[in-house]
Amino acid sequence: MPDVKHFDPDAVLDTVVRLFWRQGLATTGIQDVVNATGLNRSSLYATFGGKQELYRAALERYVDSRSRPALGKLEEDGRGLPAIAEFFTGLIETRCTGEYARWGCMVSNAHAGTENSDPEVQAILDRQHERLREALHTAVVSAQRQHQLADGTDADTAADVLALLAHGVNLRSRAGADAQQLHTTVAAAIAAVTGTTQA
Amino acid sequence: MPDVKHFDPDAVLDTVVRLFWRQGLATTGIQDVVNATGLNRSSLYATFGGKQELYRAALERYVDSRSRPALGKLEEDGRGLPAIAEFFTGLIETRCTGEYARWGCMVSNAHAGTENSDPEVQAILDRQHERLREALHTAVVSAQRQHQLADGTDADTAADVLALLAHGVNLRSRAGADAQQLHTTVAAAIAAVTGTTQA
DNA sequence: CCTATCTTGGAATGGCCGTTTCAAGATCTA
DNA sequence: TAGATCTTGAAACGGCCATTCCAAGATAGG
Repeated sequence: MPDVKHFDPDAVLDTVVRLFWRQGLATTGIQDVVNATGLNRSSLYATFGGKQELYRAALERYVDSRSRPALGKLEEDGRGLPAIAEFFTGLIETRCTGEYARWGCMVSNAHAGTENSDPEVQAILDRQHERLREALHTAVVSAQRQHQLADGTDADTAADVLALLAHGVNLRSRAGADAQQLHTTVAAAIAAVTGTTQA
Repeated sequence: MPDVKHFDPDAVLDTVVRLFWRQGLATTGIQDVVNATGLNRSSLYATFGGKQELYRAALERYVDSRSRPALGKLEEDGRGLPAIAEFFTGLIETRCTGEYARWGCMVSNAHAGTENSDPEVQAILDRQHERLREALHTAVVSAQRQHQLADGTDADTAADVLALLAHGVNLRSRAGADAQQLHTTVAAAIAAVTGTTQA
């Protein structure tokens, strides 16, 4: 007998993601959310709870709809080195051009802000960093099996280095770093960390 | 004939740095500054101007009193590889232990937040990133001159990679990353990027 | 000591914050 | 169609925001 929602919560969450991604938690007001979604305050609070819970939901949706697909692609791409290179190429393009240029990564941004004072957010950040490491690890091992790596390369530390590098890319891209230079730097890093020589 | 200030602006600024460093711009209120410094609102505004100008002053002081000394030490340390290793060791210790543990780097934090929407802040961030690259570049060249590097290592890209890596360290340390693991990862990265083999 | 000049304390400013409340509207079952 | 149940709109809440104002206090030159 009840009434039914007059909107699609997931679509709304996509809009909210964009707000928090670009502006962060503290700088984004509920009024901004109301303006951007067209929703009413009542509907917002009834559906998502308060601001903090809304941010958590948005962060989780960002991870699910943006980060994880990219990591999944990397993990299932068995080509080894080319897969890693392509992952970073796509990352840099996303960070530097198009709609999301200079937005950085919502996860990286959350690392640096006050967002991570919420233990639940902190847990999401750690989990996602772990996923990033695992995906890179899988790709490095894949490269290793195809003898694309120098002997003695440790897959674990190589993945760790590349994961930290990704955070660096995310950070600097938000400050408007030059895409071409990022490409060059990342290519050199991949070559170095895998013990291969650069083109 | 005028009255004179009843406090030391630089000492006050040091306290303000700690606030903005840990909490960021948006999350830190003027009231927090008043509480932490013991200063009055009037004195604050008369001395530093508004909140934004206070943040800028604090960021510049952070750079001058914390970042630049470390970079200067790196730049003047002519030992090459050991200098680079020591720089990162000190960085990780600062980020993970003691008073500033889990505070990250105020410059890295500003990258990811809304702080960088101020063009003047943005300029400070770019300048400081450039300084980081230059200092690392100097150290890499120094290593090169002492034949500590593999032939064909490009000093420019090596420095770029290490600079991005430093940002990654700063970011992850704020999320409570394990110091030991960071040390291991960084050591591997230095070894890789310089073409040397790891211990 | 007097007074011009700056500093200081503390209250007051308007505005925006996240959140709540509640009546009016919409929906689906029976 | 009657009515129970949820959603929606709009106003209102207390509280905190950055900032300003002004009277009272402190200083140093004349």
